[in-house]
Formats: sequence, structure tokens, C-alpha cells
Amino acid sequence: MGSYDFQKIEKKWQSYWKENRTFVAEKLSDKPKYYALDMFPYPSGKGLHVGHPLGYIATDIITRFKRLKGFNVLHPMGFDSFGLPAEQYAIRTGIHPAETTAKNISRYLEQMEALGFHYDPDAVLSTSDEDYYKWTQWIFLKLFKHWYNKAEEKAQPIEDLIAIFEKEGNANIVAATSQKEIFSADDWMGLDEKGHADILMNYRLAYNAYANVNWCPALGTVLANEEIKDGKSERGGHPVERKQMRQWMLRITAYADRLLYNLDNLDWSDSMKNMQSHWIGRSEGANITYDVDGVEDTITVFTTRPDTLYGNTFMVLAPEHDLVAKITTPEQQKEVEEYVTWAGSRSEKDRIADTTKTGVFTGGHAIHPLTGKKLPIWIADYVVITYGTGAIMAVPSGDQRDWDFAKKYDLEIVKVVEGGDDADAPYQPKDGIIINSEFLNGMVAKDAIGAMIDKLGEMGIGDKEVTYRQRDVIWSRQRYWGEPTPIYFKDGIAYPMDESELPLTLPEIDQYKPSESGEPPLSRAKNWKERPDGGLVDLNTMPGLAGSSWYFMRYPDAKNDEAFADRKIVDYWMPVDLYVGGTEHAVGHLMYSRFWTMFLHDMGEVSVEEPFTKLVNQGKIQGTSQLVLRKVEDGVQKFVSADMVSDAERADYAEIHVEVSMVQAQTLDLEEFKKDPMLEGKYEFITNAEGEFKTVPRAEKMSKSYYNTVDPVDICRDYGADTLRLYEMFLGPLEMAKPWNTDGITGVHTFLKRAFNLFINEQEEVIVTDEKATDEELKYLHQCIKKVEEDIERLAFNTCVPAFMVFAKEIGRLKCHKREILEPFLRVLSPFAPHFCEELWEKIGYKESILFSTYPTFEEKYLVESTINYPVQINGKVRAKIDAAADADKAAVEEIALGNETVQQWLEGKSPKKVIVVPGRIVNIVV
RNA sequence: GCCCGAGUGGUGGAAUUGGUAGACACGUUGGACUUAAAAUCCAAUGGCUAUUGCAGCCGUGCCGGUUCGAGUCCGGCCUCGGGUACCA
Repeated sequence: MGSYDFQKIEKKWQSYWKENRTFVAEKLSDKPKYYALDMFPYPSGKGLHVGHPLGYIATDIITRFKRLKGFNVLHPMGFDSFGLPAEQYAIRTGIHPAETTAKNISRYLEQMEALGFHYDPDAVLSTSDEDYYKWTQWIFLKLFKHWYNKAEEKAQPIEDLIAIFEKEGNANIVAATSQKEIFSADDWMGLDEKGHADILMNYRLAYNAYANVNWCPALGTVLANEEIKDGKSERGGHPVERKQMRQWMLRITAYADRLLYNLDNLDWSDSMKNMQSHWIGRSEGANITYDVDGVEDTITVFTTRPDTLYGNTFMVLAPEHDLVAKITTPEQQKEVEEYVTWAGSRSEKDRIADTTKTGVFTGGHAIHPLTGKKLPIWIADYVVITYGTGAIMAVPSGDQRDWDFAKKYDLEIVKVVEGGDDADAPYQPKDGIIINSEFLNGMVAKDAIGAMIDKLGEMGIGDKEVTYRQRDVIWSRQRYWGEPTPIYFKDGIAYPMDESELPLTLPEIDQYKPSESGEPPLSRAKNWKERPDGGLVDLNTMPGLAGSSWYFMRYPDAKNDEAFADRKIVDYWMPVDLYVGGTEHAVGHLMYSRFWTMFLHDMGEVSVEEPFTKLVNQGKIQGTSQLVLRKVEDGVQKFVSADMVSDAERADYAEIHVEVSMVQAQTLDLEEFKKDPMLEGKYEFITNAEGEFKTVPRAEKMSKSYYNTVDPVDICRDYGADTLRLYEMFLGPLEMAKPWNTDGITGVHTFLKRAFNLFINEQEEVIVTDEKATDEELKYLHQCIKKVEEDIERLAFNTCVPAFMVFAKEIGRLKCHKREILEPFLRVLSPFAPHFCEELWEKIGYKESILFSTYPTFEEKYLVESTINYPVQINGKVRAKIDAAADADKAAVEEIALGNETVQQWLEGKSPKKVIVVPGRIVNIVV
């Protein structure tokens, strides 16, 4: 046999698809569209490993399927090609990042082609292409030129805002803004250009401000919170510190409510929605203003539990709070200053590691707004300046942190919610009864919240308030390999560049690292940053998030140079019907993509507000590392087969990663291993009784440093792309994480060989006949079609594979080679094993690619059995089987069941209390 | 701590709305073909009891509940994975 020559077949069809431009989508069409998208990769120098294509295979299958179903399909691929690794490589080697990136991209494309992915060649894009980032800059300018009207929940041109300022000042404007002072029209008219610019900056959606940033000295740049893991940079693992810097920021908080409420209508997993809503972190409560004893100033706090105000016994400010200096008494000054300095020097990491509450008394007191009691004001770093107002009313009887603090510093505790008799714990459930609280006594806490807010409102010292956890995002990076910011400064005023000046391209520079004086790399550019009018171009570039926040809207019309995309074309294709990618982008990329899409919607540039209707998170494929056990004795390395080492002895051995390709079935190929250049000096091997050397497997991240990466191209060489595609799907549900192992790959490969033999005999002849199919054969066919069609629709690709296998086995058993059966089978299988099916499709006599064929519909009539074999349960246990006609009604089935001899024996003459017949399923008799 | 998700044979995993748990595959064992091996094909394969024949009992992390019937639903725990955190 061996006639299934997958290497030849796959090469042939890959070039056929390319030459015939089989996968170019119609930009506009009357046909329904289907847009499936993978999160585009960063083209790293390491290439793809078998974990990457999992999601790509899934989208490839569903789009091929949809195409057969008559949809106009878009399935593009691109590259998130701005980024740190290429830049760091450039710093080391002097090679331009564009060069490295281009090389990596072509390697990725080669690998992807080898897997049979059909990407639309007209839609391929890279975020670092000038004709792409032109539009990234264009959107940034739009953000700069707009403000967010909270009253209308919509972004509006900044000119509209100026018109209002000129007429009536800012008092009546409800906006997402960092502007705190109220001014009148006269005030506004009295300001100069710089004054206007400064105020407008507080309203712009892209704005420039001083911000406490995460500065990474090793990378010479600022990082977003999402780019930091455990106090270190996500890429590279360098330490990160806090620093005040002037930065571009995007006012994503303006969209917080829309980003939150729209989640309800998205077909995303619960955990994904959960992460997003938690990230936005909306909490409702009240702001309460306190007078400060002896000082002309007030403290405003945010609380979600105004009902516990009577339990408030002290105040806590963040150490960075503005008022700290004002209220600190001379006696306390030294201690407070020391604490502020100490707290400021603590890194993020220290604060996370250390949860003990520390603080110092300022000496000042606030006046309780209801009781008039003097409340001591403390500072403590468990109150953070960035959330709420940076100050809290401490209610130790209700809040764990306040409780701990009060206990530590011996502060008063007043119980305000009934119950909770544990003397060592705070207690304040929202359904508890309020006590010790004057007018609130006896109320349920959640009602008391409203009552208290009303009261505070009457007194003019408090109001309802909503606070968000989400922060505006810092949009400046002090890097080279990113989109330049199309803004220039003159006399301290930021001016947007004219759209005709876009793209603002990256200048050539001699070195890619920051300048000696700590300026961003772009400061090294000659004849670039200075403008004829004396302005200076901003030296920051945008973060990696920029290019990926809108790329899905570029694909449908990726070559357009008049607009980021033609309005009609984006509206036809958007939203993305299926977006597949990893969970790691839950709060980063996905949040900013939704934000930019909403913004462009407000601009009237696109119709949709939400870009991704359905989101699926593919599980990571982990590597399976192989470890050998080694002990060094008298300078000799002793390698011992793992099954010869008891658990107790295991600790004496070091575990050494070995290249996974040298291990088959947990057995190390010793001859190969001995060739390994890493194996130096004297060594010996201790094998088991069979003379084999066993390794220890361990599932961990697929990484070159663990010698556990598997190149998909290697698998394609050994088994073929079709086998790999089927196998990756067969491994388990798309969403599930799973370790890579090739143990089962022969199973799917055998299936393909078996299926091949249905068409071609050992003499390489086509043996397909035009005979009429029998009902039994048609039954297997239609069972397969039905199952696969339903499972593809619900993205259960894993269970499609067994359906194919059963078909091939049964049809093979029936020695059936009939066109009527095999031709539809090819169409059903083709999304999974496209090369295989194209080849046989051609062999049995079709000129056009199978992709221009149609998906066969299943015919119910072949699936209907004439009789149904019912299991009969008696008191829940299956005791007998009966046959009943498929169209028999419940009563008839019941009659047959009760008449059955075995059933009667089990009934022992007793009459049933109840008989339950589930049509087509089961009969249950209750005695 | 809090919020999600998951726990099923030796292994990966099926079981879509509660209806014969273990599909399909790997592995293992036995057999056919072969001088032999590979390849291919066939059979068995959750556990226990019985195996002369039918068969019976137990079984989806643990405990309890709802139901004629629970892997699936509810309550409480345990373990693992992911997210998140002085968020007031």
C-alpha cells in the first residue's frame, strides 16, 4: 500500500491554492458573510511551534466549512510586528528591526502555508507597515481632537466644546475629564492660547499629562499595568519602578460604563466577561466630605457603605494625599515625614508581599458630620492614592483592614450592624440590621445606604458616587520600534499634525537605545524632530496595543489608501463573527479594541459598536519535557533509567532536560543522546532489565530552553499537515489546555490511510463506482454529515474526528466504493483535511477545487430507524430491552414494555405505580 | 482572601436539553497474515463476583439533597488550573 503520498499531495494543493487565489474574499457581496479571525501573532525569531496553530486550525476549519455553506468568507492573517524583541535585537546587533521583522514574518508565512491555512493574500497586514500605521496615527489624532460627552455617552469634536466654553464656561458640561476647576465664559475668554490648550487637554480623549508611571530602567521605557507581572516586566522580567513622567494617555475611563454594560450582549465566556468587568471595577457608593478640626480644608472620602457612617471612628489618608502636610501637627511632623518617605520608597512588590497594616497618626482630627465627634486622622499605605479619593472613613467594626488597623493601634471600634458575635472579626452584611446609628436603627443595611445618602444630600456634604478601578492608559513608550506620535510641541502647546502629513514615518537612527541623557531613541534622529515652524516632534512612540486595537477593521479593505477602510466594506464585514485567541489578552488588547471600535462608532466611521460577537479562548498546548536522572559520583556522570530509581532516592538525582525528539514512549534513544555535544566528560548509563533507558515526563510551557518545542513542520514531514490538523482537533476541546504528545497521532493517520483506500487501490487505480448506494451506506453517510455539521457549528471540532473515523471504518467494512457515498464524505471532511480531499476530489473527476463545491445536507429519512430499541428501567435500573415501532406513541410503547416477558418477571405480579416513556430514549416503570 | 473554570478507565478524552456512562483514539493482551519483522486486519480491554449458561453488584473527587431517573440540577466540602487583590 502506502499510496497515500501526503507530502506530494500537500505541496501540490498548497501551490494550487496560491496560484489560483482561491481564498480571496469578495469585498462586497449579496452573499451572507462570515468573518473569522485569529489573534495575530508577534513574529518572533523562534518561529511557530505546535501550540500556535491550534486556534488557526479551528478558524481555518470553520471558514472552509462556511465557504462550502455558501458564505462569503474572510479569514485573514497579519502580524503584530511592532515590539520589543526586534528592538532589543537591534540594540545588540545594529540590524534594523524592520529587517528582522520581515525575515521572521516570511518564516511564519512559510510555516503557515505548510499547514494548509488559506489566508486571503489581499488582507495580509503588518502593524509596522507605513501604510498601516498611517491609520493608527490617524485614529490617535482623532482621539486627540475629541472629548467625551457623558450626558450623551458619545465622543464629540473638541470644537463643540470650545463653542460651549465661549458661551457659558464649563459649569454645565458633563464630561469625562480631569478638569476640576469650574470657569465661566468670561474666564475662558480671558485666557491666552496656552491657557486654552491646558484646559482642553483635560478633556481630550488622547491627552498629555504627568502621571505616576511604571518605569523599567532596563528597557528604558514606560510599561502599562498589563505589561507587568509580579512587579517585573512581562517581556524580559526586568524590575519596574514608579516614576512621575509627562506621558500621552488615552481616556478609556470615559467609556467604562459602555465597556461594562455591553458585555451582557456578547457571546464570550463567563470568565472572560468576568475579568473585563472586574478590571473596570465599577462600584457604587457615596462621597462624604468632612471638615478638618482647626484647618480651613475638607477631606472627601469614597465609601460603598455610607450606612455604617456611625461606626466611623477614625480617618485614613494615603501617604501621598495632598492634605497630609497641612494637617500634620508639629509634634507628629517628624514621624509622618519618615513614614511618607518610607512608603514612597516601597516598590509595588514590597507592598504586595507585605499585607500588615502600618501607619502613623498625623495629629489632626476630622469632624464627624453627624455626631460632631473628633476623629483622629492617620496615614497608612493600605489606602492607595489612585483609587477613590485617596482617603477613607475607617469603620473598624465592618471592614477587615480597618479592624486590623484599629486593633494594632488601639483605636475605637463601634458596632453598627447587629450580629456577628465573633469578637475577633468585623461584620457588616448588607442584609444585617443597623444599630447604634440614630435614625438608621432597625433598618436593613441595604436600605440604610439610600437613607444615609439622602440625609447627606440634604446636609450638602455627600452625594451618590460611582468609582472605577480602571485607570486611563498610558500611551507613550520611550522606544524606537513603534508608531511615532503625530504631535509636535511649540511654546509648551501640543499641536496635532495635519492629516496630510501622515504617516509620520520612523526616522533612520544610528543606534536604537535611549540617548545618554535618557531621552527616547527618537531623539537621535537627524532632520526629523525639528519642524520648519520651530516645533519639536514628540519623541515617544505608541505601545504595542496601538496597532492591535483596530487591525480587524483594516483586513476587509487592507489596501485602501484613502481611508482606514471603505465604510461600506467595513460595515459589510464587521463585526467579527468568531475571534479566537488566548486569555492573556482578556483585559489588554480586547479592552482597547472595544474602546477604539466604540470611538470609531461615535465618529460615524463604522456602524458596529462591539467588534467581536463571539470570542473563544483556545487552551494553550503545553510542552511535554523529558527529564533524565543524573548523579555525579567521583567525577563520573551516572545516568539512571527512571524506573530504576525509587521515590526515596529521587532527591539524590538532578533532573536534566533532554531534547524531546530523542525520546519515544518514555524511552531515551541512547545512541542519539551520546552524540549530544552537551554530554561532556565521563559518563555511564544504567538501564533497566529490558536494557531500556526511561525518562520522566513533565508538562510545562513549550520553550526552547526546556528542549520540548515541536515544530509543526516536522510533524507535517512525518505525517502530513492533514494528519496534524485532525490530530490537534482530536486532542480535546478547543478551550482546554493540554500537553502536547504524539502518542495518538498514528490513530488519525491510520484513519486517513484507511479513507484513502476507499478511493484508490493498491495499483493506484481509482476504484470509485457509480453504483446506487444502499440504505445502510446512506445511513452511515448522513449520520456523519449530521454530526459533523452540528459539531462544527458549536465549535466542537474534537468530536467531529470520531465521526469521520466511524464512517471510514463502517464504509470500509461494507466494501463500499460508491461515488454517491464517497463524494459527499469528501466535502464534509475537506475543512479538516483539505489537501487530502482536494486530491481525491480531483481523482474522482472534478475540475474545480472542492472549495467551490457545496456542503451536502443530511437527509433525516436515512437516519430514522424503523424500530427503536428501548431500554426498560424498573425503579431506575435497566432490566430489559424492547423493540417498538419508531412512530409508536407513548401508550403503545408502554403496552409493549408491560407485555414483555422479562419485565413481567421483574414485576413479580405487582402493578406499576407509574410508567414514564421518553420517546426514542427510555421506558421507566415505577413499582 | 475573593471571582471564574475543571475533576469520568492504564492514558487523551466522549456523553449537545437530566434518559443504557466510558464514543473515538492511544496503550495493553490475544489472534490472523509472514521464515521473521514492519505494515495491515480481527478480537478482548472500568472494577468486583460468576464465567457451565444466563447474569449480578459497584462505579463519573468526597458528603448530602431534588427526581421515576443525576457525570449533568441544588447545598456543603476537598483537590487542581486560571484570574485578581490593601479597590474602601
